[in-house]
Amino acid sequence: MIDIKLIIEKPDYVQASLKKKGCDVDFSELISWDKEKRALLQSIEALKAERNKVSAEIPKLKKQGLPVENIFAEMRAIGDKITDGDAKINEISEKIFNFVACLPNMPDEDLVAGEKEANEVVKVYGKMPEFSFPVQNHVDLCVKNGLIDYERGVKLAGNGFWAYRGDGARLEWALLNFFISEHLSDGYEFILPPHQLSYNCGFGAGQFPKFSDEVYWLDVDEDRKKNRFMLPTAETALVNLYAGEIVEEDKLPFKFFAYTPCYRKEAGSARSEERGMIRGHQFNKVEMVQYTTPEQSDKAFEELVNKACSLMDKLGLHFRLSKLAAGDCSASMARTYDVEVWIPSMGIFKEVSSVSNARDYQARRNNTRYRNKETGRPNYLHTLNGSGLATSRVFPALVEQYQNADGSITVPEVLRPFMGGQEIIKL
RNA sequence: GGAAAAGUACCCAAGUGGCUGAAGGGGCUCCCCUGCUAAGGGAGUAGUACGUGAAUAACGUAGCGCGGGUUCAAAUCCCGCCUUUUCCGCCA
Repeated sequence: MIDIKLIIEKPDYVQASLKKKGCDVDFSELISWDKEKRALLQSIEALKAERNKVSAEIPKLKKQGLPVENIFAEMRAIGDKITDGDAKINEISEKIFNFVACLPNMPDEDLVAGEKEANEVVKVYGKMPEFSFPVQNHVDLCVKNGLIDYERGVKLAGNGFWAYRGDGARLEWALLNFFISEHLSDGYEFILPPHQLSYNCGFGAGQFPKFSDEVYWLDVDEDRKKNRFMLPTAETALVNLYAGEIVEEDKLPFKFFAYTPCYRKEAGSARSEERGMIRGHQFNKVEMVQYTTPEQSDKAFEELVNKACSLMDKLGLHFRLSKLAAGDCSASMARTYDVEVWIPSMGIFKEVSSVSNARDYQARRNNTRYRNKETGRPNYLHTLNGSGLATSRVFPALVEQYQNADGSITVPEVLRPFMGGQEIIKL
């Protein structure tokens, strides 16, 4: 949520900033609502003060045996005005809230405007793998080696689902274990959150109300606020852990990571991408989240980016780091760097990790604050998140980049301890 | 899923219509006394949000789980919801 005060004070500045994200807004209506609300608030609060004052007098007058009936009539009139005024204020407040709640976060100053094509490759890691034999794609490799059962996955749950089997399940689990062990040794706290979340979490993370059609809803109440949904990423859970609380500044930064499957509808995604594991309705991900003071947040962002890259590096994969243009960052985020892995069969880089700084956008939405040591007052903290990592893209990239001429797959060294020392996958 | 009870400040807890923004404890902070490992006395101790404002001054408003309602006036009465506890049911 953008600070409404900032919008009122510098509407042109906010407007220009959001425009970089491709979001055209006109604040003139919002500003007039706000003006109207303030004026109403002042007059109604004055009436309430009046009522409070008179109400305190009534018992005294009664004790003295003085008549109070005429005062009652007067107060009833004031009471009616207050009721009307409060109703009007609530109505305007709701309009203002709904308007502001739908605004995306403002991108950082240094981001360029534009969409995907304006993204900037920051660094390329590793060497592009070269093969002296015809490259097989990961679907064929996985099927031939019995790693993934696509057909039976679809039989169980429909298109967009698959089942890991045998060495495939082991490899998937090894990846997750590798990520987990790395985060543990970096001092991050391991969280296993609920996979079903209530509406507020989606709102706090910034996914609702705009993107509430992209998740799976569980209950059937027509009011979504009463229903739960399957989390589309652990970020949605982690970022709401301290909603409504005020934490001590000394305790920050919080460093968390979680493993959860991620459930997404992925409606309208490109057909070609649905082949294999590039885009499914359920995939495994280890997610990192930090809570920081505003001062710590840039350093934390760098740390998360480095961690994501380091995982990829240790796996020995060819990948690159991209700084996203404003329009390619998701709604809640002020800045995002993507880690993208090379998929030989597709000849392109695909996202395996998205590291983002939400600044105080999410904290404002879910009211997460820290007590500023200097001023003693609560301030909104910053939330950052990054995949560390999503296996659904790493797995196919790994299988393709580590394939051998005979169709077998070499297990990257760092994963071997998590696979009982196994060095190669073949039938 | 069904039934009952409860939700008051950092914690415990009193409070069924009006000097109660909230008694009394505990804890914590400060001061005093006592000379010894502990006790006594006194004072202080809602945070927060919003509005006016240069202000982290002052004033006002809201705030006793949340949201409504009744009333001149609600922690207190009424309705709905949420959460917790206990009991029952179900069960990997």
